[in-house]
Amino acid sequence: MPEKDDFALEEFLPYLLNQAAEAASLEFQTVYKKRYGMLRQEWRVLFHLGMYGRMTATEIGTRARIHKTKISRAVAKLAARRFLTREKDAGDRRVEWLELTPAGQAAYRELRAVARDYDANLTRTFSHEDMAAVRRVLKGLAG
Amino acid sequence: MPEKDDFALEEFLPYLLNQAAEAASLEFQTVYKKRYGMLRQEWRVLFHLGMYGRMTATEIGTRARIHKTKISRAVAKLAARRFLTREKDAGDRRVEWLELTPAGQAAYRELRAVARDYDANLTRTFSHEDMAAVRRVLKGLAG
DNA sequence: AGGTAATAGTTGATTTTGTAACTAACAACC
DNA sequence: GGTTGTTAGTTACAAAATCAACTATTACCT
Repeated sequence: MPEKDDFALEEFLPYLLNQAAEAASLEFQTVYKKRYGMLRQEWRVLFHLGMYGRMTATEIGTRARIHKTKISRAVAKLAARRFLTREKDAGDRRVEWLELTPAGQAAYRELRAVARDYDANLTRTFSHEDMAAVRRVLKGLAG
Repeated sequence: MPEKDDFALEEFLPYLLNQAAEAASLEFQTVYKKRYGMLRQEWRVLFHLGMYGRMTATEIGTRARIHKTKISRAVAKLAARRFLTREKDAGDRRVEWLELTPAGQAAYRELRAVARDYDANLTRTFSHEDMAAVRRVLKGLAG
C-alpha cells in the first residue's frame, strides 16, 4: 500500500485544464470535422480571417499562437478547398496575403453560429461570476 | 472588408481552454520529458498508480479518461523501465494488476513534488476565489 | 454443452503533430 | 557591392495520436 499523500491529481491545473479542454471541444470538433472536413488548425485560421479579414500567415501565427508549420499546412488545405486565396505582396515577395473567398466566408459564418450556440450551452450551467473568473484566469495563463 | 461581428474567438471556451491548457502544461512537460524520459500518458499512469496504488489498466483508463491503446503503450514503456510490475489476475486471466516498483514510487514522489511547486507557481497570481471558481467550472466541464 | 456476445489488452495501419532543416527574399553593414 | 544575418513560408523526417482489427479469455443464453 502506498503511503497516503495530500496531492490530488484532479486539482493539478495542467491535468484539469487538459481534461476540461478535451471535453469542451469534443462536440464542436465533430461539427467542423465531420461536417466541414476541417482540422483544428484549419477552423482557427478560418476564424481569424473571418473575424479580422485579410492578413498574412505570420500575423495569424502571432495572434493565435500557432506555429508556422501548422499554419502553412492549414492554409494549403483551405486554399485547396477554395476557402481562401493567397496573393503575393508586391513590395515584399516573401509574404502572402490571405483572404477568405465567398465560400470561405459562408463556412465561417456557419461555424461561427455553431460556436456561439455551443459556447452558450457550455456555460449555461455556471454563474456569470464563475465564468468571468474562469475567463480572467484562463486568459492570464494563456497570455 | 468583412462585416463587423460580435463574436470573440478569445472568449470562445474551447479555444480559450486549449490555449490555457497548452501554456500551463508547457514547462511541466519539459520536466517529465527531458528529465525523466516520459510521455504525457506515462506520467499520468504513473501518477494514478502512485496515488491510488495497485490497479488494472482499464481502471486507470476510466479514471483518467485515457483510451486503452494509449494506456497499453504507456504501461509497456513504464514496465520496460522497471517502474511498474504487471501480474496476471488468478481468477480472470484477461486482467493484469499493475503496481509501481520502488523505483517507480521514487519517480512518482519526485514528479509529484515538481507538480506541487509548479501548480503553486501557476496559481500564485490569482485570488483564491478565482481559482476556486476555475476548479469548480473545469471539474464541471470535465465531469 | 455449444454458440454468440462481451471484455481486457495488444498490435498495425493511417493520420496528425512536432522538430529541424531548407529555400527564397529582403535588410544591414562595412 | 558583397558578406552576414533575418524573416516568410515550405518541406522532410521523426514522434505521437487515432482508429480498426486482432487474440485471448470470460459471460450469457437457450
